[in-house]
Amino acid sequence: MEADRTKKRSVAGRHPAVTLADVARLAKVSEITVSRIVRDIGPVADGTRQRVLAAVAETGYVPNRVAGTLASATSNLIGVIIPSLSNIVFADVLRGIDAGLEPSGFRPVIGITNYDSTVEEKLIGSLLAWKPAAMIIVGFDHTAITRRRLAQSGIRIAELMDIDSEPIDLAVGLSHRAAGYETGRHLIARGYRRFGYVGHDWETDRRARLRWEGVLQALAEAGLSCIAQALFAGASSTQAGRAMLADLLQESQDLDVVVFSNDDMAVGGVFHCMAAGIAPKRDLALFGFNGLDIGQALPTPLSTVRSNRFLIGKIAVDRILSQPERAGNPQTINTGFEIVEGETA
Amino acid sequence: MEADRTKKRSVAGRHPAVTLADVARLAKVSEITVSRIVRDIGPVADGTRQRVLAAVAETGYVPNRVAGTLASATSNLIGVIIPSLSNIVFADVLRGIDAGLEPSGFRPVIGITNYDSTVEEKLIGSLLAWKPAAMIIVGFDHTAITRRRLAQSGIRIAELMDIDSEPIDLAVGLSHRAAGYETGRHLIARGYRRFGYVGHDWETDRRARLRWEGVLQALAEAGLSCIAQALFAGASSTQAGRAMLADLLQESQDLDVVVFSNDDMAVGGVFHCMAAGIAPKRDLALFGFNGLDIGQALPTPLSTVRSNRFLIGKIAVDRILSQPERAGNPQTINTGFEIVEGETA
DNA sequence: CTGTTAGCGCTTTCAG
DNA sequence: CTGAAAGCGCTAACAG
Repeated sequence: MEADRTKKRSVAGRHPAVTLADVARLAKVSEITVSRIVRDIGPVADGTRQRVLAAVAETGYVPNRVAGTLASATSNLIGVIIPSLSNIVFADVLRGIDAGLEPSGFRPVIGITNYDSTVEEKLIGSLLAWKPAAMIIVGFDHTAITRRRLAQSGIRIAELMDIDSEPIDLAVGLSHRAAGYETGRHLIARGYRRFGYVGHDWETDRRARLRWEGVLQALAEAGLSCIAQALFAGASSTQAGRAMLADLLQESQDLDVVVFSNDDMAVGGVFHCMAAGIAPKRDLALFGFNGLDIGQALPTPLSTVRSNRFLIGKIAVDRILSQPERAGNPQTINTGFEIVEGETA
Repeated sequence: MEADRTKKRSVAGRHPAVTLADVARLAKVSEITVSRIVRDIGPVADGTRQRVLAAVAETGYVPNRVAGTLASATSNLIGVIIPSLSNIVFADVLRGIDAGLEPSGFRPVIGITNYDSTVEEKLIGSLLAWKPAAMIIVGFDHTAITRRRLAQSGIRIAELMDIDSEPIDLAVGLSHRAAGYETGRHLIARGYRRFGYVGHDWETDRRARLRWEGVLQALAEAGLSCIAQALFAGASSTQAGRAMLADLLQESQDLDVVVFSNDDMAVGGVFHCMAAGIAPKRDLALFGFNGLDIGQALPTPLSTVRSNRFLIGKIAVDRILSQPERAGNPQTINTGFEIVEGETA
């Protein structure tokens, strides 16, 4: 079965990959007919189809999407740029993206910025070079160049997680400011008055800051303010949350509730309480953000706000696939949030 | 500056993308010269370079990797197939892959199987169609078709996580059987005799089963056996671990140690103990697998085995990039594991 | 229902 | 150091 045709090296210097022409020759039809059958378009006589399909099977033909994309100027790649995979939140978004893409045959090409917009800028170039059908990116914190390139690309651009700014084309997410505000209102309604805050790096996590601003606004409207805060100079983590709460409580013992920048930090806070013999809620209320599984599995389920990360990714993809052309003006889809009562506040 | 050349629609029906020809025309050189300068190869006069670079900047030229790949038969895409993103373990591997790829300009195109080898088979086809330079995939549980396609593709194939089987080309990971065996030996050495096991779905997680087999082997060698086990019929999770440990303890109260299929499950076990007033280690020892951050952040850090997931992804990529051709015979790289003492066993 | 023709945008020879 | 010619494998746009 080893063909001894003299063709040139393939990518890996192996069997010179089977092409449409090979299949066409074997099935005694033209290339375009094979192409149509493989792509399942246009009218084709049943007999022809059988013959071609048999030839495809016999040769083990694998369509070359690179050639196809070049010829048709329509790719089935989607560029995806996320800040990090260490944070499960972005993994959830990516899951949603993949789930939305799965039935369509589109594939995500991904890039991770590590919260560095310079890296993001480079990634944009390297992903755009693959002529993706659309680009999905997290947040609004882009360099001017990034923004311009995305806008000029002409393809659909979805900016995820956040809807507190004007998107280039499409924003899908929730208002973090509103989520923070509702958190504040909720806690005030439950009688808490002496607020503390445990946060992480605001430079890289603009959304955490927006949430906290929302909380502060609610506090201000109620004539309250934040008594003490501890900010960790790095990414959020359980360890950081645990350490920061310990620090915070060392400074001020008279808090009745601590708001955390997210669930990772808050779970750390719960761990500190457990280790220090502080009863969550009775001695000190704790409140997170995201609604992660781990928080809900705690002996005392975490009080928090559920952000719908999977949905954000899924909806973005659904919209992009159903509306492959940009609309006249930027659109925003609000995926909302829900307060999760829990048992820590 | 809006050119009114009459070219055809681009992917998204926008400005007919700038091509090499456009840049060449502007710089008054041939296309190939621009190509060389953009790719930074071959000898080029400095003056020419300046002129071309200026033209590139002026036009905002973005190289088209699709055309480049077709012409050169060498892509800078790497196909990556993982079972899930819900499990942080695979997110870690993906991080390692991305970290290894980052400086090279290669980009990962990903697919998620949800532990379904039929899905995996489809993904193989759809990724191979992009003529990736290599393919990275998790484990050895592939359909015959998948295996054959990968083998025949001629490109480098890395099978990650596991080294307990013969790879198609390259395996990078650890021996889960050995990890389990060492776990068993370690626990026996610490004086534990009455073993219980809390696990999750073995069908989808062959590695968990291998680990447990390793533990059982160590037990058998010491004349011991497992007294009771509880298996969750689904993916591992903190919730599942918590519930299963509760079940297990209902059945048999006389265990002195429980081995969990992984850290997610074990953390759930710790949570159950906290809620039920069982002191980890003093009343009941708990042991996990993976060495996740969450386990180490617990009030009682989890005793477990550290698998080096990030490293597995990183090393696979490093090897693939440094050795783009398959070696004569399959190779295996052992990334090892370390027992983490912790405070729960 | 099937085929012919003409590229897609780039890179590989091979010549100058 | 630079360029001309040819073609990667496929598909759009017409025919027939």
